Parts: sequence; structure tokens; C-alpha cells
Amino acid sequence: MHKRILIVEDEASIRDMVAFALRKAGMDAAHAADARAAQMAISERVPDLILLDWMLPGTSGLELARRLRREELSREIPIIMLTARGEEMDRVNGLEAGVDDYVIKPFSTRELIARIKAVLRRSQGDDGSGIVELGGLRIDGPAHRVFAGEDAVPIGPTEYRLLFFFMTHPERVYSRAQLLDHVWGGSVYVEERTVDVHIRRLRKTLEPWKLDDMVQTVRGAGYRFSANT
Amino acid sequence: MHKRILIVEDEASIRDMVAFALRKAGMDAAHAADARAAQMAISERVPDLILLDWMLPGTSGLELARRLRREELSREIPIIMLTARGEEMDRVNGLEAGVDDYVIKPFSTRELIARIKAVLRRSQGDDGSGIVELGGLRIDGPAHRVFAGEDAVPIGPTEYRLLFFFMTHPERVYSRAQLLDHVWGGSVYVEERTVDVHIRRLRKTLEPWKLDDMVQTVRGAGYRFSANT
DNA sequence: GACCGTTGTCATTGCCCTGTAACACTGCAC
DNA sequence: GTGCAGTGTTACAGGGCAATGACAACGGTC
Repeated sequence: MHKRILIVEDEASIRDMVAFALRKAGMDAAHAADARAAQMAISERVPDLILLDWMLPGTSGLELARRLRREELSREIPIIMLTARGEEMDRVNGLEAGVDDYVIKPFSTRELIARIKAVLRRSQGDDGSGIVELGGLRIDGPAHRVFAGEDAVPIGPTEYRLLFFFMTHPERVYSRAQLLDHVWGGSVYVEERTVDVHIRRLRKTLEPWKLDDMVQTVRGAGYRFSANT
Repeated sequence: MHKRILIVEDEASIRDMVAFALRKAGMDAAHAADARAAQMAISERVPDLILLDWMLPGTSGLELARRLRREELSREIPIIMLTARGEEMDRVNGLEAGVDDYVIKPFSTRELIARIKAVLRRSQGDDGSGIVELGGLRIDGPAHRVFAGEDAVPIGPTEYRLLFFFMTHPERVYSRAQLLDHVWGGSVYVEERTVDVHIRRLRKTLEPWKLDDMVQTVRGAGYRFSANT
């Protein structure tokens, strides 16, 4: 049950270093030196997580991240960005592209491993059954159904995807752009305000069970799904 | 305030080079040529971090690391291992000793310094998770949330940014101008007195938990955030 | 083709947040 | 004690962001 991590990084020393640390932590490490190689590696075998260097020769890491989010095959793969010490700008742009986390170089391997585990835990949320339970709400991936306690919750397709994303990524703020990337997919263009409307619809759906306050507004930042009020 | 780094390395040329780089970076460098000397140096004065060569005459670096982890005095000291490329990688796989990072020879001094700083930063409470805890208050960057004990603290955007800055830069006085730069951003123009008002608002939000005196006024200078009254 | 559920957009509404000003207060210098 | 500079506190008006409801477009079903 080893997790497979794909490292996309052109500098060999960092690549070796990271691969070394990953193996030590009981994960399988694959690597690619540029965007092309990365896409080939992914199509060959889908990794559980991708470590992506911000600076790549040719197609930049950010661009690659966007592309991966657009493809059906790679949309669900969590991405951690490796960025050189720089501005908040980088951070913002990276998050906009639907990146799950980012680590600033130089990082200690222990820190990196900790982040990887955190992201894997978060993006799994489930024990492999595809069923996630949180604060009185239960979502069944394979069955495509939602339960509040014992009751089945009637829910539309988009609201379902939105709720699924939230339940697998709770206790964390996501901007409207991020939600669009993760829930709608990167290739569609819709207004950011549209997210508001679907948030509203999701809340309305959860209202009969008084669970609507799990969907929380963070003014100026986005939305958060939380079991705590 | 200078960090003390102990270099354990038998090759004098590397030792000197590293010591030189460390001093240039504003750190104190001590050195030892083997395990015995290292332990003596530590018992004499505990360093903030240890650079440990993998290959040492007599007791190996790995063995020394294990030993240091066992002793009360040295258990908490972060260790960075210096290893040659491909050197005993497999054996390192079984390494249980809590080494914090590895640097593969040959390395640039710049990279080494950066790694050292990263490890020191982490050992000082910033574990990279984006969560900072201080004096009964906890701020969660990714979740964009503040907790006082177990309670979630309702807080507005500007107060949140202000508190976040304070918690990541505690025990230090900042003038109103500095706070405007860091919290509001350099490109906006607002009255300096506005800071006062937001300080007031921040205190008010912390008041229910009696934490408002963490925000301290320094007459004639500015404000300081402190865990001590 | 008519019906229904779903979706994205828009205009309106409502409310929270913000900066400023005005006034009260405190502590220090003389 | 007096005066002054610096800070605390409150009120208020405006701006901005989010909530809401309505509506038209779309696609699938019968």
C-alpha cells in the first residue's frame, strides 16, 4: 500500500534528495525532469501525489499544474508546489491554479514529508471505501448519495460535486477561483459569482437538517467547510 | 542571539569551508573531528544545531546520531547529515535516528546555509503547517481561523491579518508605519491613527477570553504582541 | 413538442467592514 | 498642578462584498 509520488524537478540534486527521503518514509518515488516527461509518467501510471517544481525548463510548473487540472485523468491528483523563496505572489498564483499546497525552498525533508502526509490524508479523507463522514453528514462516493443521519439528502449534480470536494477538504478556506478549478474543472469559464449561487443552493439543501452552517463564508477569502461552528 | 552550529567532520578542508560560510552568515561555528570530540564539545556547550558527517573515523556519524538521540542533553538538537552521493544509501534506509535533514556532497555553502536556516526555523515552532500557537491563542492559516483554547474566535479580515502578523512576529515592537506596511501593504495610504482603531478592535475581539492584554502599547514607539503580561 | 430539472448570470438588497474624525483619557515633563 | 503629546474610545457614513431571488438557456425525457 505504498503511496506513489511523482517528482517533477529539473535539478538532479534536489530530485535525488527528495526521492531519498520519500523512500525512507516508505513511499515510492518516480521522477520526471520536465513537463513532457511528467505527462508521460502520469499516463503510464497515475501517482497518488505530484511534487511540482515551480521553475521548469520549457513549460512552467504553474502551466503544467493548470494543464493537469484540465485533464480528466489527472484532475484528482493532489499537487504540492516547490517554489523558490519568493513573493506571496507566487503563493497566490499557485493556489489559484488549484494546487493543494506549496513548500518554499529550501525545505527540510522532514517538513516536506509532513506536508505530503497532510495532503494525502486530506485529499483522501476516506478509508478507501469512498465513504466520508463528517459532522453528521455522510457522503457515499460510489453510490453517489448523501445522508444526513439516516435520511437520504436529495441533491443535484453540481451541488454534489461541491459537497464532495468540501467533505474531502474540510477545515480549510478555498477561494472562488480554487473552487471553480476543483469542482468545475479548469477548462470551463464561469463567473466567480456563480460559486456564490451554488453555495446558496448547497446551504438550502442542507437546511432541513440544520447543517447549512457547515458551509461557512470567509469574507474577502472564500468559503470553508467545517464541522465546528 | 547568534546560533551556534557544531560541525562534526574529519576533513579539515570541508570543516574550514563550512565554518567560514557559517560565520559569514552570522552564526557561531564550533567543530569536532570525531565522535569523542563532538560529545565533549556538546557537554561543554549545547549547540543549536549539529552538522554531522556520515563518514567519521571510529564511531560513524550514524552511530553518533543514535547516541545523541538517546542522551537527555542532546535529544532536542536538530541534526543535519552530510553524506556523499550514493554513499550507503541502503543502510540509511533503515535509519531510525531522527535526523532532520540530509545534504549530499558536494554541496554549495549557500545551499547548506539555507538548509540550516530552514531546520532552525522549524525547530523554533514553525512546523510548516501554517498553524501558529502562542499563549493560549492558535491561528490556522489554511483554515483562516483563530482559536482561543477550543473556541473559534469570530474575527474580521483586517483584524485577522493584523493578528496573524503579530503572532508570527511576537515579542517585538512595531511602529504604526511598519504595521501599515506589513498588514495593509505598502501601496495603500491610510492614516496612521487608523492602526489604533484596529488595535482597539482586535483587543475587543480577544477580550472575552481575557487575551486582550497580549496586544501591548509601547508609548512613543508602537505596539507589541506578547505572551507575557 | 412540452415538460422538468439543472445551471449560469444578473440586479437588487442587505449587511459587514473600514477609515476618519471628534472627543475623552493617560502619563510624562516641567 | 498644568500643559502637552500620545493613546483610547466611540460614532458615523460610505464602500464593498456577499446573499438572495428571478430568469433565461440548455438538455434530457416522455
